[in-house]
Amino acid sequence: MAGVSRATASRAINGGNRVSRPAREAVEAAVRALGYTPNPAARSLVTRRTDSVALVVPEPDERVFSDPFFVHTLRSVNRVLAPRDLQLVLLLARPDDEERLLRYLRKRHVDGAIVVSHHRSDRLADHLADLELPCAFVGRPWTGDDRVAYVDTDNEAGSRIATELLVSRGCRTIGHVAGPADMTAAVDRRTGWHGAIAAAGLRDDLSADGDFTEAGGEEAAAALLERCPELDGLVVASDLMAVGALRALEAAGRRVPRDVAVVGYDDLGMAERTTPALTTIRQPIGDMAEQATRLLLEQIDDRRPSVAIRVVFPPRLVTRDSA
Amino acid sequence: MAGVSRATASRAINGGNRVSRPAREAVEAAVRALGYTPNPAARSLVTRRTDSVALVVPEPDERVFSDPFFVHTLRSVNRVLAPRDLQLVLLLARPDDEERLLRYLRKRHVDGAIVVSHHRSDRLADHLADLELPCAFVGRPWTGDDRVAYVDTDNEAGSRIATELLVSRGCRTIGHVAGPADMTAAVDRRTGWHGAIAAAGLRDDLSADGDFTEAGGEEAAAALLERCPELDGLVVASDLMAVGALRALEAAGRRVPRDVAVVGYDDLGMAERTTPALTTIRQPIGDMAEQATRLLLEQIDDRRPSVAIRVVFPPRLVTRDSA
DNA sequence: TTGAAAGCGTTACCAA
DNA sequence: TTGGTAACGCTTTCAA
Repeated sequence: MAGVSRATASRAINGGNRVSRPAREAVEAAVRALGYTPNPAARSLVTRRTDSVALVVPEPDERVFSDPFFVHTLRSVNRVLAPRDLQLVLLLARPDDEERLLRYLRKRHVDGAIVVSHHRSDRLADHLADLELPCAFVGRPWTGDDRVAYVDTDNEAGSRIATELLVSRGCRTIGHVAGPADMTAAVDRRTGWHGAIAAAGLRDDLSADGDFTEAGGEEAAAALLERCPELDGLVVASDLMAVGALRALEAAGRRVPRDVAVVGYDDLGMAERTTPALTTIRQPIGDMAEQATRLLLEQIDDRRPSVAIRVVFPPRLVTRDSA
Repeated sequence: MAGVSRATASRAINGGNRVSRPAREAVEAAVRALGYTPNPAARSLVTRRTDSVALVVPEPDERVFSDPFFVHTLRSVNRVLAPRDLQLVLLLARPDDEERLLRYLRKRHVDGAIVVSHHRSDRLADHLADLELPCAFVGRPWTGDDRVAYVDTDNEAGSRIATELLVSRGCRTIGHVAGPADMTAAVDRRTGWHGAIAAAGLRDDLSADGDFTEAGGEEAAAALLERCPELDGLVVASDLMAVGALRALEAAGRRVPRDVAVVGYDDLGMAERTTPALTTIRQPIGDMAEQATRLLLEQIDDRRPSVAIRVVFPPRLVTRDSA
């Protein structure tokens, strides 16, 4: 209809380089008149690009969505993707059947993947490196961390800071509500707490595992309290769990921070809405997710698979009323 | 490698009909040996299917993710999609630039779309019907509701029930915190409140618009309270806003339900965690989203565009402590 | 049940 | 700058 060849039409539509002005205008007019839209399947058959990237979340979705961590991540990823017209494909899967995930990724349905909330057993970093699929992890992976790009915060330092704050407040019996032991963030935070506790010469066996949910935090805190009624400080590995812990403390008749001082982790908005408002360690997850997305886009643009870049953000203490 | 033609290999891989047993086994063996995966772009170029569906959310994402409504919807949609190996593509867009959405959908990047949280101005139902793209709406669309499939609950009835409960509790001055006036659910709920108020012969001008956020609910409730200090009942159009309203009431020194009785809407889990626990109207959004997804899949399977089916779920009163 | 061959709608190379 | 043409990797008809 534009009176030019398919080749010229194609060039005119994609960027318009090496096309004469009249040819380009003719094509543009025809496109408008016809309401023409390129067929993305045909296009990606030859370009070998899909213009979409996956956000991989190996979590039972009950948990994924109850944690604002995920929500913030999704938002930030989308913010970086949208201006480039890249589509986000959400890949949720139970932690146990990462087979489905891999099957999908192996097909090269997407140009790359961002992985969050991965677990020890999924070995996703190894698998993705093997696939040579561009990828970026939010949070250091257990294995394969030398083969893929990832962003993280210094969880150990953050947790140490939280613990030292409690020590400086005069707490002498400081417990820890930890996250699931198969996630690096949880283990690092536990290590940070333990290091600071040991350095202060305090009792170091008061740790209970939660699962990064509110209910889990409540349960773990209650258990600690039962085991050690003289508890006067609590470092909790996530704000969501801290909310549960606050409830457990209230149920046990403890006042916060007078009887027991509490520090959370995350600072995702809910921390300022608790009663009392939560003193917590902020991890910049918006920045982390954005950075991870950028790392991914670089790989995709350069058509090279994952390189072992790591970016570590510092944690920051945010003081409110609970400690 | 299997010693058969591409045609036979293709048949063997897709369902295996009209393929002899030995041929099929040879192909399967080759597939395993080669680690072969069909190229989805090539496949969908000929089948004209993408095996993915979009979840369209025309909302600024600040809001999308803070409302558990969305989260529950996403979860339910995914639950129906996953066993069929259909991929979910998340399409977020500001309410104002639905152009981006439509551009994407026009390309037939997806086999169909589920639309939630749509607004009056986006005219998404009309647009999708024009595109003849299979689709299903969660919540009745403003226009085009006779051209697309949708599921909804009887919001008017639900709100009426809530209001009648307050009347029966002896409230004489019952306000309403409404949702955004450009969403049918909000308008229907306001209508339900108003009808019940009028039937009881009570003052009917005590409505303030919120925006389905916690902050918006707090603000609207505070405004109502200022305008009419003798307020003794409050019908709030969503639980999230009700949480804000409870805070406004507390700030104003009102006790709930003694001074002011409150009924929310949604019953999405947060209702039981407020203090006092929220009496509310349950809308079965899990069922709604699942049903919408099924309506969509039927259209996709039958290769026909949207037909004007509607499914309406009944609301249900859930009595707790706030009224 | 099988295979040859004709597309599917693009982009990319190469010569003109 | 242009157009002819060869891929891209699959499915589906149609005859055998």
